[in-house]
Amino acid sequence: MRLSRYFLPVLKETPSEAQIVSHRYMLRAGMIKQQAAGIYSWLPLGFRVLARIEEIVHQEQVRAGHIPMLMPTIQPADLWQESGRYDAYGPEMLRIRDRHDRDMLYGPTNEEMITDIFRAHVESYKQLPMTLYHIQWKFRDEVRPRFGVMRGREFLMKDGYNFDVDKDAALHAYNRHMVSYLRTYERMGLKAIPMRADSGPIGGDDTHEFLVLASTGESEVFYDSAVTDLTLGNRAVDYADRAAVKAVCDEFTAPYARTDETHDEALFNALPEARRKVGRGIEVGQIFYFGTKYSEPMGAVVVNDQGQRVPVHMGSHGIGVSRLLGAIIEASHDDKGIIWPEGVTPFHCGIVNLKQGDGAADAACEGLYQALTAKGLAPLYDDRDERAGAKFATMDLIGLPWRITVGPRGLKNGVVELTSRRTGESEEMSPEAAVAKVAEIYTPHMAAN
RNA sequence: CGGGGCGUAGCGCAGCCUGGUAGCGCGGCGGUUUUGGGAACCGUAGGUCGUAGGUUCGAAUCCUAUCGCCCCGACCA
Repeated sequence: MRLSRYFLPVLKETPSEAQIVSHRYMLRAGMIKQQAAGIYSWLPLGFRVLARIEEIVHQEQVRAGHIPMLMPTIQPADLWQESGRYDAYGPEMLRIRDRHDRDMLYGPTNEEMITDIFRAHVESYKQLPMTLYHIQWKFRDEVRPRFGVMRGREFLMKDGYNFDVDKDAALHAYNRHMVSYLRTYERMGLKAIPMRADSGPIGGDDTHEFLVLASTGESEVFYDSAVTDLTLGNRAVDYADRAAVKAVCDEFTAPYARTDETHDEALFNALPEARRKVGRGIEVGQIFYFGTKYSEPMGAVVVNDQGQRVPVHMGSHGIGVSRLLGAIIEASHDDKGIIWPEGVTPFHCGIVNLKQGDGAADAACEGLYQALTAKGLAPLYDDRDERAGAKFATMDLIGLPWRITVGPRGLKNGVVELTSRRTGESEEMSPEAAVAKVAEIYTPHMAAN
């Protein structure tokens, strides 16, 4: 993309409504525009990151054997009357009446609808296990939306639902989700810790939420410092292997890690003092096993291998896709702007032309642009007729992890400069070497697809 | 939903107390000189002062109502 042809309305000054860093940078980097309290338009740059995050979520869900689909945002009220949640949900649910006076609602979640779909088409245990998911906009009419996309009323969420013949199978689905979530967050450059949680209005017995440590987080968290050393890395996990999947879950849930809701002072104090950590976290996902809570009242039953009709065991699992943008920025920024992890960056590499209109510099930038594109990478070429300082400031603000700087001075020696946004370190090399280096950096991220 | 604050140009703000020609900075547009970390100068466009009533000869300013937004708390992906 050539910046002169793009729509990137960056702001020098911070809009007054933004308090926390991710909100400020998202506004300043021209990623979002607020339309009402807790409701945002996604401008091109923000949209690219959102799409990238969505893509990673899809890839990891499909890898775990889960099946993508799409349910509507607007739902009929009768499904919710059937489960009993129409009255239970309260004013957080946006209720709508259509022209025929039918009661509708803007879905805050989809347990009822997915159960309705399941019961209409699945009758035998032979069709199980099955996990269906979608990534769709939700609306929860929060009393007090805040922190930009971190607590919006409208938000994009991945929600998945597993259907299994018995509890053991459903718990395997639970574990499978835990592992797939760990991998998802790692690919986004995040350290997300699974913590035992409260089930809230969704109900159920087993539930973990995933928290990203950040001082601006909304939840107070208590954890064993050992948990932050754990990484999934590149290890291959066979999602069909119950024992292998459970082993990973056991590893990640063994160290003490809880939110204030479930915190157990006695257990926590049993840890060596040096390992006791108290901090704040941003919740970026939650998984639940809730058994037959919905399948029983809604009649989602299958015939098991004994010929008996049994309600299916279910769980649900959510990732706050739009919230993740905020969480990633909270976890990865400095005083100049955002620092995108390679996995989610909107553009792989920035190209800064220090002297637009200089024949050699223009040609070198064009060459880099073509070469990077040919490698399957998406460069952002700042070809505006701006001074160097303005271009650097823009690049730093929008946070592309790598920048190639091209100027007449370096070109005389046949070199350009490759700079890491994270460390600020620069290295001079030939344009060809810079392209090769950037391509190499992104190889693992492209391969992960 | 309780408490607090704010709505004036695209963005950040002053003006309001003490009513009398609506301002400043950034940004935009045109130009000149510049050009390796948000350049300088000149010129120029842009606002029914959130909305509706009221008081007044006259309201951004005073009064009333209303809408919107932000912050703290209680609640939530």
